[in-house]
Amino acid sequence: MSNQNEPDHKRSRIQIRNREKIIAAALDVFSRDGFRGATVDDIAAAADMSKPNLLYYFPSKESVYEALLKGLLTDWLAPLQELDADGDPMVEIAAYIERKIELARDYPRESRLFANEMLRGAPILKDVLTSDLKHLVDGKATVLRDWSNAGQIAKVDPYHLIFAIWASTQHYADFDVQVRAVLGDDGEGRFNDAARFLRSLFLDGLRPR
Amino acid sequence: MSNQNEPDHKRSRIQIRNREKIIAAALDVFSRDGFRGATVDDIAAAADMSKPNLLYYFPSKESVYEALLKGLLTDWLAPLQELDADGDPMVEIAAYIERKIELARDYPRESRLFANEMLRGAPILKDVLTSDLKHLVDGKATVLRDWSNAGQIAKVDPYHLIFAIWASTQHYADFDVQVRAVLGDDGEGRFNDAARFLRSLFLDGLRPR
DNA sequence: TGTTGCCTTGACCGGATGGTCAAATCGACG
DNA sequence: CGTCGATTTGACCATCCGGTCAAGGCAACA
Repeated sequence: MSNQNEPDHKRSRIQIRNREKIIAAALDVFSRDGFRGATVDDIAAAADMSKPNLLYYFPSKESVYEALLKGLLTDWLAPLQELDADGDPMVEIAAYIERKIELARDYPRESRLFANEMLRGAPILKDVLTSDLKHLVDGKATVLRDWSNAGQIAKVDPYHLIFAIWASTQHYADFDVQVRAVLGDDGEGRFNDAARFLRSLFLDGLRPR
Repeated sequence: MSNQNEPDHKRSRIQIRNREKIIAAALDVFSRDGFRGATVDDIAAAADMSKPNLLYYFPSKESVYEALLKGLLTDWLAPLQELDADGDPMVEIAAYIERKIELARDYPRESRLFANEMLRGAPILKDVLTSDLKHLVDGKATVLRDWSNAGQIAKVDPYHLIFAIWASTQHYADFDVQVRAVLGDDGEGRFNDAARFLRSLFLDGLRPR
């Protein structure tokens, strides 16, 4: 996943490289241990540098965390962004679910990072949630409602439909231990089974009637 | 929610009362701040006693956390436990979803507590997940599969059906900030809307065809 | 080779935090 | 009341951790 946040004008090659190294290491550590559980020393070690050196590039632990979250946000919301009002409703919804499952499979650390932030009450992202996220969801909810009204999908609450897709896909990243405990370690098989199940659940559940 | 874990034989009235007070306070603090973020002082203050006094009743912070989690486990799994193989499939599934939504509404702290534990990789509950939880889910998955084979519900993977119900209901407790950010503060209205949506999604999605 | 400015780090600081301990207080019972 | 075990706590300790600082390394350029 890409991660360019701040404008990198005015930054030397070394600064760009080291900030990237730090952010990459931070994703590993924060997603594993949570904000409170992660230590600056851990992140520095994972980035293969000393703690004071890390703090030369970022003023604080929280600033690393914030840069990480905000840098990932666009990528994280891209799948919903791509939901196309002009496409075929069932195809669009199926594709959205597919993209979200792939995200849970390929970027579980990002998913857990956001889950952690939400559980904490989103102290860093709260503002973004009520502005950017809300606007995005409002827009796509309108698209879904239009499809409903046009009889192309069942008449359902579009907001809760979006929540259900989020929850049921991210579950495979956020609750990975639990899923593995129940299913046993199965390579990546569970993602295919989940995709098949969710596709049939949502497509049949949303079939206009 | 009830919470009796250890046998309370051999415990004085005061011991029972104070252990309960501590566990109740711990639920508040751990569910809000996570295991790492919670401090013994916070829990003691919430239980209205001194830190050494708390540590007179429990040997460590982790032991409080463990007693709390294990004490809630039975209650937490009760809704699935109640899924009745002899009932009408659609009615049973609808009732299960209803119970889970009520749990998310009425016991969000418990939901977030478990979510936190899962995100951490379930260091305390791992064993319980692979034994008790797995056996419970295996049993109920068999019930669901039988219903599938009897043509009473659609042919779907019963494990992923259970995961989807878990995820889509618990979402309203665990991601409460996000839900509120998108929907606005709406009293408890979102729970009714969610229940209605999920009922129609799952019942239509599982209708045998 | 000397100078300059960016980069790196060992050593350290202060506050937070989990846990201990000895002493004080309480309360049930003789 | 007096005794004794249960309960409670102020003071304390060791460690962890975020963050600072002064000094040292290093690369580019004159």
